[in-house]
Amino acid sequence: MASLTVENYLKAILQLAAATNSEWISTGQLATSLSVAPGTVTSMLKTLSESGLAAYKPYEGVCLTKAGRTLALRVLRRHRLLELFLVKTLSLTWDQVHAEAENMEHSVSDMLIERIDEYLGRPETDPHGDPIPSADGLMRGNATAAVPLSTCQALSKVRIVRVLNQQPDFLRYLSETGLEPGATALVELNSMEGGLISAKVGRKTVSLGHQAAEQLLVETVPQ
Amino acid sequence: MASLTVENYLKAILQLAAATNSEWISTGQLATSLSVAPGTVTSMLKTLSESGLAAYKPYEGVCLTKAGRTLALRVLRRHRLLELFLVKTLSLTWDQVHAEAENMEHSVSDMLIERIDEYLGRPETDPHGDPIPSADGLMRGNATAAVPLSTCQALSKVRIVRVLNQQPDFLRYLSETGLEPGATALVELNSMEGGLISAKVGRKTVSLGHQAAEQLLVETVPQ
DNA sequence: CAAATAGTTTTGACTGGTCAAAAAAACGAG
DNA sequence: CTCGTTTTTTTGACCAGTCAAAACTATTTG
Repeated sequence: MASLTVENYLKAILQLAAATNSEWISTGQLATSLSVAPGTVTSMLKTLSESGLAAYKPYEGVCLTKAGRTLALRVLRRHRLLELFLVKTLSLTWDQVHAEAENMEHSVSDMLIERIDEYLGRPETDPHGDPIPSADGLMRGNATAAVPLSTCQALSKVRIVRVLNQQPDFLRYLSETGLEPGATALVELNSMEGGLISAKVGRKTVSLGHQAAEQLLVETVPQ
Repeated sequence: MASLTVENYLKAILQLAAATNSEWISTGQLATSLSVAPGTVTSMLKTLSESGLAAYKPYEGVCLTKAGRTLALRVLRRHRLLELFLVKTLSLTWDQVHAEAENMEHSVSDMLIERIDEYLGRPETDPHGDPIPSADGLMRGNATAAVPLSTCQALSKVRIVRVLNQQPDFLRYLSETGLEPGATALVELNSMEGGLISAKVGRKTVSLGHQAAEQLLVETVPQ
C-alpha cells in the first residue's frame, strides 16, 4: 500500500504534468507545489523510483511510470468522486469540498468509492468540471474541445465546462457572478490591451482579468 | 492537532474504560487492543501524559484527563456519525461501515461532521445502537436501562437497543437472524447450564451462546 | 517469605518523512 | 568560454512511531 505521502507526490506530479503539458517535472516545481524543501523532494523521488512508480533522472526531473500514473489516477478518482458526493448529499458548495476531499481521499476503500460511483450514476466530471478517471485507471473523455475563456472572440456564445483553479475565494466569486460549469455566457468584449474580458451571463455583465479567464475552460455554443 | 495515532490511543483508552467499567487501563490491555508492542504503549503514554491528555502512573496504568476524554469523544462522535451517514446515503450494511469509519474518522473536518449531523437530523445513536457523543464533547443519554440479553428471564419480551461487538461476521449473523437494534424478541429459554439462550424473533426461534448474548443490550418491553 | 511467573519499562535500533545548510551541477550573460 | 546565479543534490540531524529483547517490578504461589 502506498503511503499517504507517496500518493500525494504522485498526484502532484500528475497534476503538474497536466498543467504544464510536459511529462517531466522538476524537483523545484514539486517542492513548491507540495510546500516542502527541495532536498525532501529529491529523496522522495529516489524512493518513488525504487518502487517503480516514477522515473527519476538527477538534475532533469521526474516522470510517472505506468504504475505510478495508474495509482495517481486512482487518487484523483477518489478525490473527484468524493467532491461530487459531498456536494450532492450534503449540499456543500463547490468551494468547500476541495479541501475536504483532499483529506479524505487517502482513507476511503475501493469498495466505498465503487458505491459512491454507483450512487452518483457513474458521473464523468466533478463539480468543477474536472473529468473523473475511470475505475480501471484511465483518464477518460476530455474529447470536447474546451478552450480557455481568455481566447474567446467577442460575440461568441460559450458554455463553461471546467474551472481549473480550486481556490475557495475564486470559486465563491464565480458562484456569485453565475460563472459555474454548465452556465452559458455571451462574450461582449475581449481586450488584449486592457487585459480583460467581459461576458454577459444571465442579465448581468461580468468582467474578468485575463489571468482569471484562463482558468475557465469553455466550449462554443452554436448560436 | 492531535495525530492520527494519538487519536487512536485516546479512543482505545475510552472504549476499554467503558468496556471494563474502570477508569484506569493497563499498558497490556492497550497493547492488545491496538495490536502494538507493550513498550510502544509505554512510550506513547508518556507522550500523552506530557501533552496533558492522560494521567499515567508507571506500573499502574493510564486514565484520560478531561481534555483527553473530550478529544476521544470527538473521535467517537465522528466515527459514529460517519457510520450512520454511510448506511443512510449509500445503503451500506452495518457490518460494512465500522472498518470504513475507522479510517475516515481522522480525516474529516468539524464542519463536515456538523453538516452530516444536521443532514441526519441530530441522531442519538449509530446503526449499532451506540450513543453518539454530542458536539460539545459529552457522552449523552444512555439513560435507558439496557441490560445484556444474557441476563433476561424466559418469557420476557425485549427490544434490542445496542450491539457491543462490531465484528462483521457477528453482525452479519445478527442481520440474518433478525436480531438488529429496534427488533423485539420473546425470550423462550435461558439456560445457565446449557450456556445458551433462545428467543423468538419474528416467526423464527434463534439460539445464542451466553457469550454472544452478552454482546446484545436490550430493554424490556411491557407486554 | 522466597521463588517463579506475569506484566511493565528501558534500551537500542530502525523506518519514513522532514529540514537547514553545505556542496555540486547546470545555466545564462557578458 | 568563464564567472555568477539558480537549481539540485548531499549531508547530517531530527521527530514520531514502531519493535525485540533485556532489565526491572509486581504478584502469585508453594
